[in-house]
Amino acid sequence: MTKNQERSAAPREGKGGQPARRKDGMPEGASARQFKRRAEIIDAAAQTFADLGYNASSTQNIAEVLNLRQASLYYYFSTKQDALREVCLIGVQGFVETLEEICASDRDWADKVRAGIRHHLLPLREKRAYVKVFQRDRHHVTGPGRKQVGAVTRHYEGLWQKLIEDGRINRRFDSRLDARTATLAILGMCNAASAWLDPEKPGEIERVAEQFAVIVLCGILADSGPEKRD
Amino acid sequence: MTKNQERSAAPREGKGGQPARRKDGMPEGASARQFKRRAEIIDAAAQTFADLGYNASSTQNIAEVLNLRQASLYYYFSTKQDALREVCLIGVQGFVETLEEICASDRDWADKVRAGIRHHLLPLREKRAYVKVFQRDRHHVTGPGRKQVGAVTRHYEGLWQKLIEDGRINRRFDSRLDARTATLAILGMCNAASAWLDPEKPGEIERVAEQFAVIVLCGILADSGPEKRD
DNA sequence: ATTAATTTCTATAAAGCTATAGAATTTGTC
DNA sequence: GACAAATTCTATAGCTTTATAGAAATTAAT
Repeated sequence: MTKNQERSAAPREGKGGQPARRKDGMPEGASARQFKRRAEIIDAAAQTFADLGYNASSTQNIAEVLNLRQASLYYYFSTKQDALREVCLIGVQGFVETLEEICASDRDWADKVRAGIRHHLLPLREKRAYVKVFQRDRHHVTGPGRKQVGAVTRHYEGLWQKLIEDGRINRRFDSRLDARTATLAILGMCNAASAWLDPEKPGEIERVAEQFAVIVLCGILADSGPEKRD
Repeated sequence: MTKNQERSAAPREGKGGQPARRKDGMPEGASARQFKRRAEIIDAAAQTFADLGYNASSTQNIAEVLNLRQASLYYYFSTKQDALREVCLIGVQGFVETLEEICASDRDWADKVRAGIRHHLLPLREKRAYVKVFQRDRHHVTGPGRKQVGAVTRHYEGLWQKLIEDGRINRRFDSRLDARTATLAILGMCNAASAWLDPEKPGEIERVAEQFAVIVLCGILADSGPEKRD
């Protein structure tokens, strides 16, 4: 059923070289070619995790995407868990830095929020699978990576919360707001988009970002003065 | 490590009765006791799925919650998949009906949205695990249940979308809004709450619902006339 | 072309998981 | 307390999955 699964199963004649196991995160001297191939492997993992979810993805599934044998994957990562960790870290990469820059800029608070939303969605264009996996499956990261992922997440949420809180203190945002709740509201809204937004569709990300910004900043109510009422 | 895992492992003397397999959804004559016990089993499944995720949950995990042997679960459901389907269906139960009533009422559109948000969060109080599993793991339902779950979901989203769209057409909601996008924004925001909201904390659900309503209806901006600007 | 390094393959161990079969035990009823 | 029904248990088949070992094939460099 799957395409190129035809490979000669019989042993062939030939010479062998020395195995040269390396594993792990491709330490020091990795050629550009190695590096690129590894990226392809991780990309397939991200794709598979994004489609099926981490726990429903088998290493077999990943291998099929690459037209590789399941065991061959272990030349590039040492455990499936490691692949998840790496996918997740790529998934968050840049979020913190970008939001920090936005917060540090001299824009108005409303503009910061608008930019924050925009830049939360923009990465979907280049690395949707990674972002999706981070957002949905990061809780399945175990071991040392867990703390790392958790720390980044908390830092990012903290930046948002400070942004909202500062805006509120400076009377630019509604005084009724609880900064943490508002933060989680905004992030919940934005994160959900990775599940339904089509990043291929031109202009779609920008459109959705703008819609979100309108809702978050102004709400859905028409700014009706004392006008029509039926 | 786990508590009562001590049970005599040696065969004991005694008489046997006839086995009376039944499986499936407890068809016709199920006593109140049967019914209640089955609810406990499904509840443990919901709890486990909610904590670990469907695919990371083994039937062993579920059994441990109940202090039961893994195989004994199959007296109550015939496959793990069936358990998921049931948990999900309980998880959505009531959502459609409640929102339909709200939409049919003669409230103002803003009030309908406010009530919609409130009643989206309220079920977390009584069946958080079920709701959480529905929201996060419904995509893992396969077989006949898949269509069922999908249909309910689409119906619910459709109701929201119609609510927003009608409000917009009647100039009560912002004319810039795309109803579908706004719907997914609101639902994304509300659904995320099942991951962090603590339903035990008294008043918390109501508080969060109100915060969400403020954001969705009015936005986070203070309704600043031409006031202070630093 | 030979040689060394890299990459992929085959084969398989070890573990975990779902689901079934049938025995044993418990519960409810008269 | 004897009988029948309901519930749980033990044991295990059968399958899937992760991960390892070492052979084979491919690629790169001289």
